[in-house]
Parts: sequence; structure tokens; C-alpha cells
Amino acid sequence: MARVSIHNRQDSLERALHLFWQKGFHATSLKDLEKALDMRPGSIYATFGSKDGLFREALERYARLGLAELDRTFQAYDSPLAGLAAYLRGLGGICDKELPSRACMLVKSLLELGEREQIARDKAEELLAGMEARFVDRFIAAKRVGELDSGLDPVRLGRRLQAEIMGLRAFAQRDVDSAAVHALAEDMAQSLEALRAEEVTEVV
Amino acid sequence: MARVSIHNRQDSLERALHLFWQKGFHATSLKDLEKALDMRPGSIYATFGSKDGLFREALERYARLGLAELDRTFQAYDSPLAGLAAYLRGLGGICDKELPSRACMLVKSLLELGEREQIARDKAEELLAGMEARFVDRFIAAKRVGELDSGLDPVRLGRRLQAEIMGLRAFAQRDVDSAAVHALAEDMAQSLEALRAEEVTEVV
DNA sequence: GATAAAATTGAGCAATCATTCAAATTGTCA
DNA sequence: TGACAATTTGAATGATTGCTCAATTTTATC
Repeated sequence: MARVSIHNRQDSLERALHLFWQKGFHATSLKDLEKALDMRPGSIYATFGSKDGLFREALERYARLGLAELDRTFQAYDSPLAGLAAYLRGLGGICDKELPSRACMLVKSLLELGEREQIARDKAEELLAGMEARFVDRFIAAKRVGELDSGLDPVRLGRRLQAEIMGLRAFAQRDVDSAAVHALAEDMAQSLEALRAEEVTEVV
Repeated sequence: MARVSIHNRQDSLERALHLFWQKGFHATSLKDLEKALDMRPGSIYATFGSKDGLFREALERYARLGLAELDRTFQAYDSPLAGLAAYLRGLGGICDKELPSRACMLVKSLLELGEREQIARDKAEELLAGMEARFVDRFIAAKRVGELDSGLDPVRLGRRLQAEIMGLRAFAQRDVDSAAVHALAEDMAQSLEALRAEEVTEVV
């Protein structure tokens, strides 16, 4: 007994995500969003509460899709270390894709947002912590199957990997050759594979 | 035969740099700048032309100071590799300092600025290219003195190092323990030192 | 002290910002 | 078909944006 919405929430979020990822929070105006979502201000506010709220939901969608891709890569490899290396090598092709930005949206948000957007900032931090946890988890798995020397700290390795990926994608945001980014990712992947304990190489 | 300025240009730039580095380009308003520089809009525009122009000059100041610190570190070490590693370890203490931001301002700008601020964006790219060149130069020097295997590519190593630093500082922007950042920098420094060719270790 | 030139002021500009809300619209169910 | 309620609309809000410029102030030089 009521009117039904003509907009699909996930589709709207996808469009908003595209804009926010490309232009950042501050440079994306409500006018931009109105056009991209084909919604008038009232509808946007009735649906998402505020620009901040819409941004936060877009952030969550970004992280969810990113984690899904991460897991998809990991599941394609029996070896945890090989999965991580494959993910890095995949990022090497980031310049060849058509993306709103080559930099990670979580990092862009972390660097852009200040105290005035504290809630969204906290959300970005939380999602980054989730990504870190995923990396740490893979290093723990690698240790369990004997791919990693028992002296190495999975938490430290996970953080290091996250920092490397942040750096790779920030570097890729520069106006550089795709080949340079491929080479960079390859170097990072090889460093990661060099962690492999030599005693169990036959497990690969 | 004319009135003399009461403002020191470098001092004004330092204050503007502090604000821009902390809040980013978009979140820094002219009102903020007027207060920080203790200048009225007319004076700011007469001196720097535009918000964009002021930002660009602040960026240049940031890069100039950064390069100076880089060189200062390098000059303190005879070994190029040791100098680079020391710079990395120094960055590990970034959480302990009082800075407008722990992230690199060039990276913040690279990620935040879009087509509408193309000129400032190009400036950030140019300055980042200059930093990369400095790193490459050190790896070339390391190769010359035999610290580096002749098979390694200094350009590739320089880019890798820049990406690592970008990642380290982006990671440090997260709400993490200072100790985690110290450990991260230490790990990166050790990876760098692992490049040292074993035949000439006595040069250190 | 008069003059000229440079520097500074700050009110005010048009444009844009995120946001609100009363009114209009639309689909559902009785 | 009529009534209800969720949804959408878009004009209008007050605040803020970057910026301009005529008027004023200041100081060196004659």
C-alpha cells in the first residue's frame, strides 16, 4: 500500500562509488551525485541521510568488493604465499584497466579526510584494518603449512605487505608507464616469494 | 620610494604549507589561510595570485625542504646504501614527531587533485619525479662503489624505494602504534641492506 | 612636507556548497 | 475507485566558496 522505489540501492552506490573514488570526497559535489544517480537532492537525503552517509556506504561497498577479489585470488592457489604473490602481480596490471583511480580508495580517503569527516575517516581506518587482518591471516596460514620460517612474525609481514600495496598503488597514480608498475609489482612479488622456507619447496 | 612589505614570503609559505599539508587543498579555505598568514584576501592575491598559486609554492617549499633533509642524511654516510637505509629508519620515527601529517604531502596532493587543479597536480608529479631521480642517483652511486650487484637496475630500485616510502608514510597515517611503524621501517631498511653485494662488505 | 609608488584593507561579488521540506507523484491494497 | 503511504520532486535555504577592486595606509625619496 505504498509507492515502490525506482532506484536500486546497490546500483546507486556503485555510481556514487565511481565518483567518490575518482574525485575524492571534497571534490565530489551533490550536483555531481544528483547527475550520476539520476536522483534529486530530496531522494538522496531520504535514502542515504547525508553526503557523509552516502560516502560511508560507498566506502563499504568498495571494501567489500576488494575483499571479495582478494579471496578469489587466494582461493585459486593452494599455497598462501603463492596467493599473495599472485595478488601483487595482478596489481601490476592496474594501469591497463579502466578504473576511477589507480590508488586505493581507502588510502585516498585516509589521506584526504580530516576531523570534520571523522566518522567517514574512522570507517576507512576500520576497513583498512580489515584488509590488514586478511593479509596477516594468509601469513599465519603460510606458517602453518611450513612455507614460512617460524621466526617470522605474520603480523609484521601483513603490515609490511599492506604498506607495499599502498605504495604500489600510490606510485601507479603517477603518470608512469604501465611497464614500470608491472616491474614494481614483480619485484614486490619476488621479495614476498623469497620468504619461502627452502625446506618445503616441494609443497608448491 | 614605496611602502615595504610587512610579510616575509618564506614565513607566509611555511604557514600555508602547514595548513595545506594538514588539511589538503580542498579542505583548506581562504578564510583558514587569511587567519594563518594574518593577511587579508587582497594581500594574498596580490602576493600569490590565487589559492592554486599559493598551494604550488607551498608544494615547492615542501619538496625543497624534503630534498634537503634527504641530502643531509646521505652526506652523513659514506656508503650510498647505508644512507638510504638510514633515511628509511629515520622515517620509522615519523609518528613521534609533531607534523601536520605523517603522509607525504606530494602523495596527498597526487591522490587528491584532479583535472580542475591540473597545474598543481603536474607540479606534484614533477616533484615526485625529482625525488625518484635522487633515489636512482644513490643506487647508481652504490653500483659504482661496488655495493650493488651489476645485474640490478638502479632505476627499478629507485622506483621501488619511492613506492616503499609512499607506502610506509601512508600506513603511518593510520591510527597505529609508533612501534609498528618503527618495525615496518626497520624491515624495509633491512630489505634494502640485503641488496649489498657480499664481496665488498668491508667497505661499510 | 609634498609626492609618488607600493602594499594593505575589507566590504562585497557571483557562484557554489550541503541541506531542507512542503507539495506533487506514484503504486498498493481494500 | 478511493484512500493511504512511501517516494520523489525541485525551489529555496543560509552558509561558504574563491576572488575583486576601489579606497586607504604606509614609506622612501625629492
